[in-house]
Amino acid sequence: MTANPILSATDDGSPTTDIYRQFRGLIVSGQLGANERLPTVRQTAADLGVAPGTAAKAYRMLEQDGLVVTRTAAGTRVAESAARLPLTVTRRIRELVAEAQAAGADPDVVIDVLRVAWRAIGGVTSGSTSDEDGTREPTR
Amino acid sequence: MTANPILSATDDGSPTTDIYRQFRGLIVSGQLGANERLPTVRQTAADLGVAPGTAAKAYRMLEQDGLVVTRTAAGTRVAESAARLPLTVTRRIRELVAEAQAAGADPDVVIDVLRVAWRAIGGVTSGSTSDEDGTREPTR
DNA sequence: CAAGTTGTGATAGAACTGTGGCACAAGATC
DNA sequence: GATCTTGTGCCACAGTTCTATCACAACTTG
Repeated sequence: MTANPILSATDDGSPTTDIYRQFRGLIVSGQLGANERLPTVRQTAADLGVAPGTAAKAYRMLEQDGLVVTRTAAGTRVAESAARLPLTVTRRIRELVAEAQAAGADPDVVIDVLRVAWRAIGGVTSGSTSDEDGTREPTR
Repeated sequence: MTANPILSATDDGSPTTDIYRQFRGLIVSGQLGANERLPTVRQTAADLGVAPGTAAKAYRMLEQDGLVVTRTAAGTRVAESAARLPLTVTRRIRELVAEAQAAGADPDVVIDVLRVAWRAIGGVTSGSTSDEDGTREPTR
């Protein structure tokens, strides 16, 4: 058991946010396909060494974003209508990661620069760990 | 005064980390050039609506990373030897941001995917808000 | 040299969030 | 239909972090 801890322990922000973000990344990038099932709340909690309630909270956030569908005893699965990042963007991300890793950069630093660049271009910055999702809605 | 709040209020993580990261992004990306001076601790604190002590803490973290040099009454300036992200990486970041914004994506989501991609390729993930810096050290 | 500027340090109080463990509800499975 | 699985809700407790304010030390500037 616990052979495939989909998530890895990171210490960005709070446990709840951490779990939420990791799954969001997996889903939005398509690495966790539609209808694919995520570990149970307890499993995830155990994997990351957090309290079950904390993992549960993260799952709720995911559902609120429409990224997953949770039916009570069937577990939580990736929603079919889960928003995904356009492939063009995903590819650019991969390119960036490759280049950054080759340069021996730290992910956090890259992210900081990304944030700065984002604001420099768009204007609107951030602050959306809560409600919005911002990825493209597939004209349902 | 307070005409140019270099930083903008975000709510990622804690205030201290927030300030730290924003400046790190500005410096590492070169948007804040060497020897350029950052706002006073009190100014930054006021801009973001936090306690002075909190801003000071962030400044210390920056200095610990060798990103800034702080002399007691002369203020805090960007260190000449401040590590910078290779231009190739910076450019890729800009391209990514442009594409992502065009797609109407949310920065946080993009970042989540970036993190996932990073782990998928490199293996080592994160957890370095504290000590390491990871950017390229100019063979001091 | 005198005055202003700026980062540091300490302190007490408050607010937030996660922890643990438990029972419960709802649906799946055989 | 009985049992197992799985997400939810609740609670008091603990830990960390931020606030708010003060005085201090050190260096710059006129």
